[in-house]
Amino acid sequence: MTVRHKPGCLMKPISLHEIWLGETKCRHCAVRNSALFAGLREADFRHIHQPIKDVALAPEEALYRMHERGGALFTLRGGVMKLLQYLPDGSQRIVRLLKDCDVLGLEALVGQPYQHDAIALTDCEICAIPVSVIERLGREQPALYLELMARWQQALSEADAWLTQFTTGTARQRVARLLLRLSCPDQNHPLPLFGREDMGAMVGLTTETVSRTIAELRRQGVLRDRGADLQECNREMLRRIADGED
Amino acid sequence: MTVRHKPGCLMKPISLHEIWLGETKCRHCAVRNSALFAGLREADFRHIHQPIKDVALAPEEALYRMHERGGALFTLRGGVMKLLQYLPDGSQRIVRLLKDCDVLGLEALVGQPYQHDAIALTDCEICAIPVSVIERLGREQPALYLELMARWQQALSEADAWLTQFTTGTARQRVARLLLRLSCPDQNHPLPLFGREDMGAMVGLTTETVSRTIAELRRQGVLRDRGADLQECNREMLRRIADGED
DNA sequence: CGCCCAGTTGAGGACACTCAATAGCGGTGG
DNA sequence: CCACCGCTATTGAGTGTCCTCAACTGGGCG
Repeated sequence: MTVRHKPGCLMKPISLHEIWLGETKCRHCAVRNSALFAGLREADFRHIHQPIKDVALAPEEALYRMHERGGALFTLRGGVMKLLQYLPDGSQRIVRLLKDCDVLGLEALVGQPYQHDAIALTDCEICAIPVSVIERLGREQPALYLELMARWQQALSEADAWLTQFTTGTARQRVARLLLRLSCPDQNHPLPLFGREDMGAMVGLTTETVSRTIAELRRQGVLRDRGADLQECNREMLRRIADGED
Repeated sequence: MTVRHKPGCLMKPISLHEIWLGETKCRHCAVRNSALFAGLREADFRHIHQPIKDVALAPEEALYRMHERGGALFTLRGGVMKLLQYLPDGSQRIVRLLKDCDVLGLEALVGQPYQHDAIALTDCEICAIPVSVIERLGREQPALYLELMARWQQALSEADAWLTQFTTGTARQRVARLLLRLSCPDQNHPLPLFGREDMGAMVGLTTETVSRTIAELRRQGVLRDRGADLQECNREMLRRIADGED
């Protein structure tokens, strides 16, 4: 059983279900193969003698806050989280989204305080991995560093993609690009939309403009309402709009 | 003596002055202490048996191009470079600037092709370090990984800062923030401005808007012309403008 | 039932973009 | 030495997009 806690209080939660990686859950974790420890041999898990904490978050709850100094990094086992930064005037900007198997809080590994507010958009399940565990494992399994560097590179690619895709072009183009990125790439799956406010913070538009834009896409048949915030979208049309051909 | 070459032909330059790190230059490199190999002990340099190439670029020349697969990463010993990405419509966006002691092309370390066009803004001096060198060094000196991760984190912080600072607010605010970032933080140093086009590509504005904005800042005494593209700037006023108090 | 919050829609205006003309500067060649 | 060219920066006028402010709608929940 995991613990649900209030925003901003993760680093000292009242009581967390502590799990010893070497003995129980993580060894059989569903995402183990695609997550951080993929590639580690069974024997390597023996070397972990630190508690790996299991955390659950409800929407709007914070995993950590900017400038906090935490001794852990995190893997997201399920759900979607947003990373926030703030402008001098107080307005906020979403600089990245994280989903299954993504890693948060890597900056802890190099001794830096967290650079964002990390906040759940949906229900989330998270593993908190103390930095000391990584350091110990890394000493005997340098392959782990390769994996970590790959994670960093992935985050960097994401950041660059956001910069080029969500900060240029018309409102119509940006929203189309966002919908493409949110929608499942493999099929025309129903698509859960986040709040208009969050969408605006992702693409640098006001909630009104996002709302208007989505309404127009619906009117033109690019999006079709499926109830419960689900949308069916025409990815082909979205792609054309995203590229400015329309 | 270093070699100057045409844009886009770095990966197979005609003839490069090859330098063996273990024996000559890098061991006494001026930036060694603040660059990638800071922290390595003298003995560690013995383990390098691969050529480290020395490259010089003139403005507008490319170090590498997007999607190229290169076996090297780079440290910038002097000068300023830009990292470019492109939009579907062909317009380009500068996603980062690099200066003394910064590292480029880290993605080569995890086997990925380069993610940007890397182009010199000024005359640049660069060391090209084969990935194999890093791998060998890292095997015996895990501390190198810490340094590499710190570099990655720095790049990521930069990327996030660009996203929040240069893609929001009025043209006046963005240009002010850019000038603040370009100007030497310690003093009211003369400031070399890049071309308006490049500035526009950094902050997501057209050259005309950048030009108008800078002209207005001059009229208001925030910038003063010093000839030869040098500007004296009032950092205090810029800071107020950047924060929207104006 | 009525409150509250999120989303939608409308009207008006500000800001930055587009297109176009002009100015300034350095280089080249007659 | 001057005329000419090419390039960049500057400035202007007009337009379009998006923001602001405001009213209205509808669902969830006490």
